[in-house]
Amino acid sequence: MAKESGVTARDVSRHGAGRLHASGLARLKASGLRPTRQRLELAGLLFRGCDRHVTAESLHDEVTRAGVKVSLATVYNTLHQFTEAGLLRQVVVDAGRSYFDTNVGDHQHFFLEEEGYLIDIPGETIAVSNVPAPPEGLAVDRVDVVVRVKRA
Amino acid sequence: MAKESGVTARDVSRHGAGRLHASGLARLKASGLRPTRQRLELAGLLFRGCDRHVTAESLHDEVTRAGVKVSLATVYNTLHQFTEAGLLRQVVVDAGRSYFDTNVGDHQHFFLEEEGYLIDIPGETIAVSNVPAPPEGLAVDRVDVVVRVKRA
DNA sequence: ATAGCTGCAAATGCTTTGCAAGGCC
DNA sequence: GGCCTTGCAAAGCATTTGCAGCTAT
Repeated sequence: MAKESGVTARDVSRHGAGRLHASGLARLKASGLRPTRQRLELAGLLFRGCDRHVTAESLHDEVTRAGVKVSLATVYNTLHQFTEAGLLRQVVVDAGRSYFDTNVGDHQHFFLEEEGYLIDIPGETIAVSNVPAPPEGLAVDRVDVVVRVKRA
Repeated sequence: MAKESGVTARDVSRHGAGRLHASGLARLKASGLRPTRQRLELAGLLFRGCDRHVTAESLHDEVTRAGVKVSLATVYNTLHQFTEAGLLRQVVVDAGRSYFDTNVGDHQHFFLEEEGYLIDIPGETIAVSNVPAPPEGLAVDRVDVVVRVKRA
């Protein structure tokens, strides 16, 4: 029950504490992405200090509610650019809806299907053993674990 | 390299051997689904004896090539009905594309992203350990493992 | 015969491109 | 100032409903 607060704590320490608004700018520059107004705004929302799981739509709602005008398409483009730059990780849990995770480290997820809600599981926690060798000519790229949970 | 043929063998034994065209009818009746021409045709293609991974589009292509006229929407509907009836399992590996698996037993998957190709991993093979307790009020429903592989 | 379910056309909603405007060097 | 880039409108694609028709009883 106190387990998931451990996840959060881990990530706060990984990002450093507090408001890292500058971090958005730094991240963009380091990635060779131009620090446009929209990107800075989105980065500011995403990398505020703790891990976040967003969909294009949820992030668009958020940035709109913050009073900034950004089109949904731009949010999509930006999310993909951030992902390509290694700032985000795309999480596939639901066909027909893309989730993006600000925690790009090795970890897995709980997924509450009914509400479309993700919770991190630290990478060191879960262990997947006895993964068979992939068929000839193929190499393992990544192992994704999704623990689907329901309201009890 | 011979590993995946093991998977197939497992399923042949689970389904019984040879052409089980009748199996489609039996499955439909057991599920309370009316044995319509389209359903029988699709069931015939799906439950021929070995495990299959299909998308709505691939199955539609297949049934069309077989000379049967079925609309893509019907294929979607049928796949979902079969899934609800427990005859199929939906596999989420790719945002924006749904895969369906005729193997409804406990198992996991290799996924070759570049080609959209799935390979079964028997359930007894892989072990996931140390899954933390889900947050309060939630219960684990299923643990999905996707081993993403690439051409070496 | 008929009651209900099925199957498809049209619609829906998420996501991706084409082009005009904008920003950095 | 120039060139590449961005940001959004409009289009694209997989998927889902509403109604006419058919099927098993």
